[in-house]
Amino acid sequence: MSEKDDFDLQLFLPYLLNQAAEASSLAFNQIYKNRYGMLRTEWRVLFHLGIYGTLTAKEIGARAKSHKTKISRAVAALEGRRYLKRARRENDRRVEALELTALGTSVYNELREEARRYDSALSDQMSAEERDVLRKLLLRLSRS
Amino acid sequence: MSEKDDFDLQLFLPYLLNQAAEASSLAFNQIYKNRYGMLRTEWRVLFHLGIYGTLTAKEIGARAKSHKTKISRAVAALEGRRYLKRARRENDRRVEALELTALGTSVYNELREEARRYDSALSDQMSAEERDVLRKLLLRLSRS
DNA sequence: AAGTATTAGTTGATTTTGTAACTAACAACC
DNA sequence: GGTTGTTAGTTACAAAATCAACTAATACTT
Repeated sequence: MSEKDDFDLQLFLPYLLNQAAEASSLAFNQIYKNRYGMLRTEWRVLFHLGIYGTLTAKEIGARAKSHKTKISRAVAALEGRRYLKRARRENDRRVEALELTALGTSVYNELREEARRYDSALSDQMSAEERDVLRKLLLRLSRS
Repeated sequence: MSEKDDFDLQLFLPYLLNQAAEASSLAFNQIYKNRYGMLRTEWRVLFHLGIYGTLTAKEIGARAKSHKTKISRAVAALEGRRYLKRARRENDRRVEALELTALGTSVYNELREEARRYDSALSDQMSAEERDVLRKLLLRLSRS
């Protein structure tokens, strides 16, 4: 590729991680977007509630490392679609406990199965040990 | 963390990759953003030109897997900052050859050193073998 | 108990991205 | 050689993300 400089952008971790992240989530994006009209933050909120049951907006934001305005708008969108319901905490009325409705739960269950299939397809591209190393390192990088 | 569901979002590759990509590029983003007022696509274009010398907008888009409108705007911004110059190809006047100016090159050189340091700091979090496995798998995922 | 500070969440303005329609230059076909 | 199709790049408009200012509720402080 006739480089005039020996820096290898393809191996620069922040760039490489972004490329891999984008490429490997493209097809999954299409599923929640085209099939359910959801945005990225919306499926993340849906998944957090599906997995953990009940959370506040703040807790979701902390876990997903997303800004509260993004969460707020995603929650409003999911509520509009009747995927979740809010309940003010009586002991602290600033806080609202978020929980999936039956409809939201069924959508979550469908998407979770898609996610499982999708993840398997990606994992099939590597050996079990490679997959473990990859996950371990990605977790480490996520925390740093 | 009292899950009511056994799906592990933290291990779902598209999510994990995104979290790792975001976390591990955060501090580098600050450098090109705060120090040079550049956007993500802008430093990518700068790096491509720094590494390969002369490219067209289309070639950069293909390499970086970015849409042509993003490239077009990044090129206009870099040109406005006098980091690059354009030259119409005489044999095909639709195409413009892009090349860094002396100023652009010096900014590239500085940022490349930052990138090297930054990448080393990230790589120091893992063994040499782990780093190689990580890069290999990320490259594989980028292409799929 | 009043005043100040903090916290959870929302809203509005600005910036950035994505999508689609466009211009200009070239290619191919009849 | 004129019509049709394609390609490189730009522009205009819509969707989304970011940032700052805001409301409402609670906590601290004196």
